[in-house]
Amino acid sequence: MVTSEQVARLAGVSRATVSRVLNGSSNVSEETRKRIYAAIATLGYGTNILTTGASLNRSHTIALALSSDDGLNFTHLTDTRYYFYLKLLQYIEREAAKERYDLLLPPLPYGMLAPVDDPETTYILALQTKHVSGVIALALNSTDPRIQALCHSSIPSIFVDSRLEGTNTTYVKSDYMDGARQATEHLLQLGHRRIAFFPGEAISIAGAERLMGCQQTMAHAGLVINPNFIRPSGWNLMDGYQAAMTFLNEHHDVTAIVAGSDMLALGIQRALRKHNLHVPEDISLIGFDDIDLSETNDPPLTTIRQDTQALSEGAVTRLLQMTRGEKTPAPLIASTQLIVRASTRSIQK
Amino acid sequence: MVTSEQVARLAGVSRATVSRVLNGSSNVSEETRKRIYAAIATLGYGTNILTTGASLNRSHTIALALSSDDGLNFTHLTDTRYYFYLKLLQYIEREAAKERYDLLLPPLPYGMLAPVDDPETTYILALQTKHVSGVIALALNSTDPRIQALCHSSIPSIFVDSRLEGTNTTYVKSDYMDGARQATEHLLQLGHRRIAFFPGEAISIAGAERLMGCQQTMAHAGLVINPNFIRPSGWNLMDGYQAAMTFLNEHHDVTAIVAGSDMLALGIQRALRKHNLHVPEDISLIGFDDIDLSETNDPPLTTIRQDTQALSEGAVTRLLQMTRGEKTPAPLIASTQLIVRASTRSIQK
DNA sequence: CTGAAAGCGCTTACAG
DNA sequence: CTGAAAGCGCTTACAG
Repeated sequence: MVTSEQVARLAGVSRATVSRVLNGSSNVSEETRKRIYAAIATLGYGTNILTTGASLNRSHTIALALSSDDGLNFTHLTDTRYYFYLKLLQYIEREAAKERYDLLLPPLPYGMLAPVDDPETTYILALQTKHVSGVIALALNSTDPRIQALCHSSIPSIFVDSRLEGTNTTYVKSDYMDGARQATEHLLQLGHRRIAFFPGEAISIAGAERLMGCQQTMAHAGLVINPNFIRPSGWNLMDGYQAAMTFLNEHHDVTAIVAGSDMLALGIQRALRKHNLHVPEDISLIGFDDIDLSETNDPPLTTIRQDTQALSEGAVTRLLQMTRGEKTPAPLIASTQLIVRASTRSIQK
Repeated sequence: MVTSEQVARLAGVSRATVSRVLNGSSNVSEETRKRIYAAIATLGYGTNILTTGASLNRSHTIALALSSDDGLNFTHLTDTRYYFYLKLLQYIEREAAKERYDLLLPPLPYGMLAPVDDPETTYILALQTKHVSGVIALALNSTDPRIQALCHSSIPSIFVDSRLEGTNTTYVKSDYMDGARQATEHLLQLGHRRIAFFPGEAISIAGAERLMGCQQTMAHAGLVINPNFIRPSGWNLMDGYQAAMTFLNEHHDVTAIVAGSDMLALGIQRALRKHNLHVPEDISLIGFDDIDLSETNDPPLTTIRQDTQALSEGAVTRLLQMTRGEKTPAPLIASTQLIVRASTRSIQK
């Protein structure tokens, strides 16, 4: 391991000066700066981030908080319901990398021989002892007490698909209401009137807002929704499948279905197939999210695209602002976009 | 932030002693040990891992190396072809957590103002400056020069689905040959003779070994495979779909298909559906991996299960052995298991 | 069984 | 513009 000491010696300066050029201080003469660069190059020097962190008490690391039944870790991320979040994670990684931050998978508490009793304090302590710069929470179960603790702690945090705010907490989400409005209006314009809604988890922000957007749009059009046509469920593909099977077994006669997510739509389509109903010939189907499976689906799925890029950039940017001590940024409500593909069609044809 | 200094003061001992009990040294009297525990509990102390790392020059962190076109990062992990690896990642995380190691998403090089020219050196340097304990490489493209560099470096590394070995490198994989044998024999026992093989990427270890297992088994049974019945492709669902569409357009008359992965099988099934062929009535279909989508598929997919638990435990265990300086462990070849579900059936019915 | 001291490699006031 | 010095909080020989 080559150290800054060696670089300094080779360049004929002190370690302090090496450190200065590494950190972009302006107070270094162009001439010595060059000498130092040269020394770095020939020696193949890289800053030891462990000791840098020790000196500065920061890790340049963003922790991820992911919801799961047994804590806040990576487990269950392959559940079909999290497919969209996985994509978001990619983008977040890219954005973090631009700023030279590493992503840390949710740390388990350790280094604590005598952990405090309550899990929330333990969680915060784990975050603190690792000196994470902040945390981005995805796909979380907001009933988890650790979430509340995080929100009230001094650790900067960003919540995705939530509405938690606090001194060092803000959130980032898509405009679900408007997305649902676009989906519903699209079907209305195609002449559909008997529409079923499978909003996903009606108690979640995502599900609740999407459903509300649909309802408002229907109301605006002077239409009332048959309560039987609203079918909440979980977010997994099979949840959609089962909800749709139940629905179809009751012989409901609809011409279109709005799904709370693309994954749900895939499950619903499977149920339709079981009932020998074809998309879009017999029933139009529209999803939400625009995951990559939607484009390759048969037929390609009409959906509401979330702006993954804006969401992830917004999340990282806001987090780093808080890290720098700037005042807590306002939430980001990203706009959505209707992507018309082949799973919806006009009713009169 | 409460420090060990404060704990020491409260317990009436020196920092050295606090450090000793924290690190499980035996040379501490039971009495002072208790006092220190008490102090830790009342103060809510957690070890500062940044400074611990600085002192010890280790990070207790395992870096992940993930293949992608543009480097070794998280990107593309949502590709359908990586679905199985995602599941593996969960298990690896769990195993790492048991040993109190954190998982670091692949670090981009930073802290290097004057990066060395070649990317492989840069990559190794990034790993070194972050003092990662080791790296686990998943789903990698073995042509990446960084992989070779990693293999030749002193950083302990584990490769999944590879055969790279070195001083500080070993690998972990399933017994693909035997898995393919089980799959083929299963079909043979059901009376199938005209069987098509979609092995995935024939140049990859996973694809090549699976294909070879099939071929050997057929040969053992005294059967020759029509070369037209071997259809390599990529690993994505759509790759399977397209390969199968091409195959079916040529009107090949087979009664069963062995797919190189479950994801491929799902794509193949989609193509069959397009051709109005039903599984298993018209064609038996068997996959590989046993991802969770297989069980919920319609019909539930017969497949060869990989032992995810054994693979991930084997990977982490081996990595930590190397970290401790033990001699490079032997590779792990995990056994596979035939899971019979509803996508295969006897030919005479 | 325990403490005083040196060291991990870096950064940042403080002087000049 | 540059260096000497102190500090980040921990760990581990070295003594006793």
